[in-house]
Amino acid sequence: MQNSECRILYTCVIQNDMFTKACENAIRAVLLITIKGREDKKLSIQQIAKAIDSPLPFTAKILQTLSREGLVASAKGPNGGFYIDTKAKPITLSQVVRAMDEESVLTTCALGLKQCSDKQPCPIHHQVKAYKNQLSKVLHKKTVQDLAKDLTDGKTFLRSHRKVKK
Amino acid sequence: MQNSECRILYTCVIQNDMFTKACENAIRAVLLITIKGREDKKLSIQQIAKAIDSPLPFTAKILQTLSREGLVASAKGPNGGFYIDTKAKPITLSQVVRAMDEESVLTTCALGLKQCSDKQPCPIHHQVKAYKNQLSKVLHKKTVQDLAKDLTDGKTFLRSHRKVKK
DNA sequence: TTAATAAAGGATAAAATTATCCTTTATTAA
DNA sequence: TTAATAAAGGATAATTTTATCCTTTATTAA
Repeated sequence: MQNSECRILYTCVIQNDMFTKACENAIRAVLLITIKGREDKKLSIQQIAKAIDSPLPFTAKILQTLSREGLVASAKGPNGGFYIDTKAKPITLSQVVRAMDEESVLTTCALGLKQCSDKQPCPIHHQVKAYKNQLSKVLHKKTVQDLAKDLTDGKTFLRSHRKVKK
Repeated sequence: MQNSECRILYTCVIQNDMFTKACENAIRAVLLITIKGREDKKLSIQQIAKAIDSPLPFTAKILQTLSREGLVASAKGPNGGFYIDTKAKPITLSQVVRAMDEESVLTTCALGLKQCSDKQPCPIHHQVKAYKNQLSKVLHKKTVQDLAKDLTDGKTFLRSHRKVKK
């Protein structure tokens, strides 16, 4: 078979991550604002998009939502931008996820059944329960503020590092 | 505000499940074929789509993939259909998931970083790790055949029950 | 050996998600 | 009080995922 062509496989599905892109970017944005933004040092959409390596207009939409939901504070006009009220309660990851995608990772059946419960379980309901609980704990207990320290200390990262140009 | 309109919120994102729809349906299809299909009792696409409550042509595509990947056997022509070779090795959930969506739930960063590892972790890398490990165990250890018994016994279900008409 | 059956495969359509653009509104500072 | 700045909001475009349709190929049974 000398002439084997490189065919495009269009049948299968490639992506299914834990959160939506919107949600991923939201978590990263909130984290950035937590460690870098203050009322006297607000962050613009541009700064945020760049720092978390997220498309600018998409980032704008996400920030709009986060601001509307009251998770981050915003100010219009010159010197405006986003920040987090230091007097406000710590923000749980769950709050961010709920603001963006209704936490459906936790709330819907893994096999897509409309009804799926302990009483009428899908075939993997019980197996999935343990890890949903685990994720649930992480989302409900961990706050953005909890995660901020490692980030400040350079132990965790909000964007992938670029290879250094020679 | 008497005339408050019901606006459509188009900003936010609604869905993000553990697996893609294709993958959900694939798992359910394989389970059905396991408990109901034999070489002398093959199941047609129609029967499968109905039993797992999945759109017929979409189901056809999924079965095509599963068949191409060798997870289920198929036969064309009259009395054709899908079945599972009883002499074949048990099928892990992982195999099904990989056939459909590359198991990206396990393999990609929860916050969408291109590079994310123990050495260069995203802010929730460590928190998510336990969860991923747990899911990984379920997917790699549990086989379709393991799950079949409860299904046969009527303890678990492949589709939501309809409300009974009066 | 032919008609009927059923999966395989290719192309396309619909829906959902992600991303972009542009106008409006609010705020600041000159 | 006006120009400049920056977020808010609305509409739309691009991409991905889901779903559908139709033709081809293989198999069976008459």
